[in-house]
Amino acid sequence: MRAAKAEAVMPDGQPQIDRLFHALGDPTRRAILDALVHRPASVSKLATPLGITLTAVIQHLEILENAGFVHTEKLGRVRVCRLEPGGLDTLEQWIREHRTAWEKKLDRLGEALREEYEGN
Amino acid sequence: MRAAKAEAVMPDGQPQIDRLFHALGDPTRRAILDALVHRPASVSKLATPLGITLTAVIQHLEILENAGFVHTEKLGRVRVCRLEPGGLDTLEQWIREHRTAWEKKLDRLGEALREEYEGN
DNA sequence: CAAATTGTCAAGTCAATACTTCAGTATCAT
DNA sequence: ATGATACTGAAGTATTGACTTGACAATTTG
Repeated sequence: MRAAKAEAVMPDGQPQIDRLFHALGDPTRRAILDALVHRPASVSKLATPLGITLTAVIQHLEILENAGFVHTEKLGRVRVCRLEPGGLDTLEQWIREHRTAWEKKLDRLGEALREEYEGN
Repeated sequence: MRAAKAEAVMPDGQPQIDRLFHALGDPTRRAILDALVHRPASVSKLATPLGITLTAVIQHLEILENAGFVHTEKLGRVRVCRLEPGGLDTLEQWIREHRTAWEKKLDRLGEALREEYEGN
């Protein structure tokens, strides 16, 4: 995810969308989410079945939190992690929007197949 | 996206899902998709507004193709790139599935709030 | 055919990621 | 108070990822 050279349209990327996709792009993080679907859990409870260190889990949790998928809160010496309600909403909306445009245009593909990039 | 150490449940990750999220996690690739929504395009047509080299675009296209979002085909010296119909289907399905479980469990949060990790 | 267009390949750079280890800090239990 | 638990923070390592450059190859086009 490096910054693109400045020129023309250069997408700076909606950083929130970036965070969503990036967070879900890692299998370990998806496993954490799956675990949290069943019940809230502490950092070490999450770490054990994953076979990685606490530190690594915390790092993943930070990413998941920034993406709005989980919320964590420290109770005593334990950090309790839960799913964030509505965490998937933004993502779902992104997909809905894009899917609409996507399908809409593809419908015209039959007619436009050749001419569309003839003049360009 | 490094391989996790072998132990316990270690999620190897459904590689297809990995590819989907990874592909969409980059703003440049999303910009390419947005461009292709309007019309099919050649590699250089895609490259110009992005301000990156042809080579870079080709690399992105490979990723988008592997994720099933675009299809490219070489006609003469030009590579024509189009959106792949149904490219978002798998992703949508993933979200639907997870959203269901997600919401289902969260409904019980009120009652379970404290007891759920008491015995654990 | 020669020149221009369009893309491809192999390598290399540099930053971001996914981990780790190790040395603390805060809480809880006895 | 002592020791065990549960996490935190800083720093380091190795792999991936997003680009580039530069040397080709394959089509057009004049």
